[in-house]
Amino acid sequence: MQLIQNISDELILYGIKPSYHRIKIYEYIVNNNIHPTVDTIFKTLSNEIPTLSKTTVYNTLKLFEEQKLIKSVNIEENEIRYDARKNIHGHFKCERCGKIYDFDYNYNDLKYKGLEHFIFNKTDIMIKGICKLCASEN
Amino acid sequence: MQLIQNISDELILYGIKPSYHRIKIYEYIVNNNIHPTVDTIFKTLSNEIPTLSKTTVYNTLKLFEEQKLIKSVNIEENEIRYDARKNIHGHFKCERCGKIYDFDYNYNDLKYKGLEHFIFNKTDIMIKGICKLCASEN
DNA sequence: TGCATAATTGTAATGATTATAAAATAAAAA
DNA sequence: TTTTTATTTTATAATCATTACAATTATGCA
Ligand SMILES: [Mn+2]
Ligand SMILES: [Mn+2]
Ligand SMILES: [Zn+2]
Ligand SMILES: [Zn+2]
Repeated sequence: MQLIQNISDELILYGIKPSYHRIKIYEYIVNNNIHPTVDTIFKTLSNEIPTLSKTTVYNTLKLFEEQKLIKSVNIEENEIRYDARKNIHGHFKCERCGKIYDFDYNYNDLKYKGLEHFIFNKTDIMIKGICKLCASEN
Repeated sequence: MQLIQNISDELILYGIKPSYHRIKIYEYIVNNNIHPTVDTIFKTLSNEIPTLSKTTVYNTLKLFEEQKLIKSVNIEENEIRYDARKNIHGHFKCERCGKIYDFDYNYNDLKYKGLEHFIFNKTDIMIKGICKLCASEN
């Protein structure tokens, strides 16, 4: 569990005014490293904040991403997921159990051909398949 | 321009019965390497086939992907694009002009940590940024 | 306190995709 | 060729995540 103070400071560091809702939403994403959807965030926090609006969740996540506090993970066609981890990593989605795994890779060795003088803003490696657990269950 | 015969044969090779619509749709994707959306495919082919239904385009693309004839490219949050190129390659989306570029990379050197015994079905490298052309325009 | 600004809310609109059932076409059987 | 059956295509409605918008509430400051 992270202290409210740290969460608030981090928002400020990224140029975001730390309102109560924003703190709660960012805190949730940081403490629950499950790449949640808007709906998951909304439903979970609604218990604690009954007046919370889904529009606020959308607006807040959009603001967070613009300010580069979080990243959206576009591994599913039909919904956007969110990630607060700042280190470079890829995502694996198990097509059987639905879980999304983080993984590291040797990005320094990765060489792109034909993208000289292109400006990179966001790089994603997305893999779909069957996770170790599901694969062992046969 | 590819011959109808080749297109038809390739569909059969992938276990797809080559109906007129299916041939036209696959032919379009192969001959127009622009990662088209469903809407682009539908609108373009509608000129030639006025009775074409958008549902048919959806159904056909779904069938093609299930049979591994084509791949869906999920680089945009709000729409799916389609690609008939079979070689391994990544995608770059220019955030200014919207164009999607193919690029090659040294996939043999890519090492994933923590995915031992995971089964891979589909791997995608997606990059967003500004393309060379747009970057030079300042 | 009163005013300006920012944040939040609720509802409606959008738009891509999917579901469904009917119609058209093709293939198989008689 | 006719009849029957299976496949493909179509049109329309439903779904659902996201966005637009305008009203309301909260915050900061003179
Ligand atoms: Mn992650
Ligand atoms: Mn491509
Ligand atoms: Zn699994
Ligand atoms: Zn560009």
